[in-house]
Amino acid sequence: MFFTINTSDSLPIYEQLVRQITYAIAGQILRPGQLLPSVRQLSVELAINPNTVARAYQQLQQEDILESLRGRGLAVRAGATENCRQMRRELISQRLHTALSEARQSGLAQTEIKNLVEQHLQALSTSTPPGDEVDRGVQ
Amino acid sequence: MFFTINTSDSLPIYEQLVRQITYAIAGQILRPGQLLPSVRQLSVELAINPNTVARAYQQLQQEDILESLRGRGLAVRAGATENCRQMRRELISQRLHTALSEARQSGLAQTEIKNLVEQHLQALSTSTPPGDEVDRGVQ
Amino acid sequence: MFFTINTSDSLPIYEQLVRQITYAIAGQILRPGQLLPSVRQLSVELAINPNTVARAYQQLQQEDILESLRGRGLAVRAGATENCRQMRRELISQRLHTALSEARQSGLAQTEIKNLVEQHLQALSTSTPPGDEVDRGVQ
Amino acid sequence: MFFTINTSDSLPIYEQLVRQITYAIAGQILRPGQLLPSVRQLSVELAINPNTVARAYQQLQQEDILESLRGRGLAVRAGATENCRQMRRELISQRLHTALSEARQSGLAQTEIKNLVEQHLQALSTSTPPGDEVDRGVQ
DNA sequence: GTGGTCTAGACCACA
DNA sequence: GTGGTCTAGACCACA
Repeated sequence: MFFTINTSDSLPIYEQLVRQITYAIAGQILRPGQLLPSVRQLSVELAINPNTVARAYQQLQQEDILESLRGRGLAVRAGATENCRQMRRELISQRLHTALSEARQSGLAQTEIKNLVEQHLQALSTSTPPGDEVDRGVQ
Repeated sequence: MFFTINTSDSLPIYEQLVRQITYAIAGQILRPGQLLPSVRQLSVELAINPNTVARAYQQLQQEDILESLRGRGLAVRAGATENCRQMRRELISQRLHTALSEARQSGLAQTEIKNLVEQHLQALSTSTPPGDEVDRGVQ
Repeated sequence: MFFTINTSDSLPIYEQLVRQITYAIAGQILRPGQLLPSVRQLSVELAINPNTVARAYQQLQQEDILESLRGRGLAVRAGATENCRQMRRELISQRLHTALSEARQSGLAQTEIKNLVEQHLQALSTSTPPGDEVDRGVQ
Repeated sequence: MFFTINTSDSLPIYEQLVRQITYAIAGQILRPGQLLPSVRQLSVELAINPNTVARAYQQLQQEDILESLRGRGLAVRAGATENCRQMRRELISQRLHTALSEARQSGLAQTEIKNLVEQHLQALSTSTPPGDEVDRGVQ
């Protein structure tokens, strides 16, 4: 599958997985009804412990994103696409808010902040295509 | 003092302190030579563990931002202002990078991202003045 | 046949089948000597795995409810009706005990518990006729 | 503390803990602001693995019942009492619904059902006081 | 001291 | 084959 784990990210592995799956559903790379890779399979692929995958899957179940088909595996739930889109929007928005608020609170000049944003947006639209690995660390 | 701790922020408290002190020096609210409040005093003021304050101070010493004046306490070092400005720029830039990269990697449409940024920048320039409490959580 | 499987019920599917067959025999909807649908047929009808049907049948054989008629299939045993009535009484009783015990143990006021019971008994006697789908989940 | 684990219960241990803590908060045996026993301590007391306790605590955090006080432990959240009361009512109600629905669906005569309920309610009000161990098994 | 994450591995129920 | 639970134990950040 198309997930990438970044061990040096401060986000726990299971959280990284949760997010990436959420984004995949939001972007209809994973669609309702579709089965996810099995816990064992994905753990081998990503070279992480099965429990860690299971924890991510478990959290997505609690959020009504995935449902368990007994004996068969875990599937994307019916209403999940819209759910995930909303979650995606919130997660992104929250991060932006955090970053921009701190920028402001730091006393950095407005023009400086705008420059930085422009600069990063530039880099964004020209450089790596979506899906490529990026540094998502927060520390 | 003028620091505000947000316990529900996912950033560790000592890290919040480190940042706020850095920003205060960058913004010349704290100037070279100026003494910081004692560990004890600040811990009481902020209602946090003295160890936590000590840890923040320690880190700032290691970064050559603060220096120990024997028997008198900790003071802002001579060259600190410029140092802190640079650190501030880097910290802010890093957060923006993180937020914008994840936005892109999530598959959210470019226009959507720009809208969100505009929206938050708007809110920034019109609303609360710097120094007010803001949500700085990353999780 | 007249069995209904609820995939989102926490009771295993084979157990749902065992119960429903037991109840059907207790209620003389299935009578001694009568043949049950073949594993294959029932699994198709209910859209479940043949192994699951087989497991239910197997359990009922072990409990002397069903017997194998060589080459013809599985039939309700001679004394089964009475057996099933007793099992039914026990199963129901056990559930009630579980539910009421937990209600008590939870610290919910006795009056509250009685109210809830009355409420549900009310709904029972006025609403849907037996055999309609109901939520039988325990979790 | 006052929690009891029943290993032969079909409910997973961590779920038993979640429920008992919920009930304790609903009954104001645990009050907002109060610290829970530490993961390690409770795991020793109940002779279960720390991870199992942690899992229960974690779930209660996700449900906004508990909050983490960094470095100090987990405390009952402000609004938790009302939350837990509602959850308690729902859990109990759901079980009763399940039990009574199945009773009806089984074809058992209404009078029989009422007798059973009366019988169990009797036993309830005369026998063990609340808090005593009871069999909560569902299988 | 506190909780949080992760690994390794066993065992079980279910289909 | 599938996921779910539990144990044992290591390691880390935080206060």
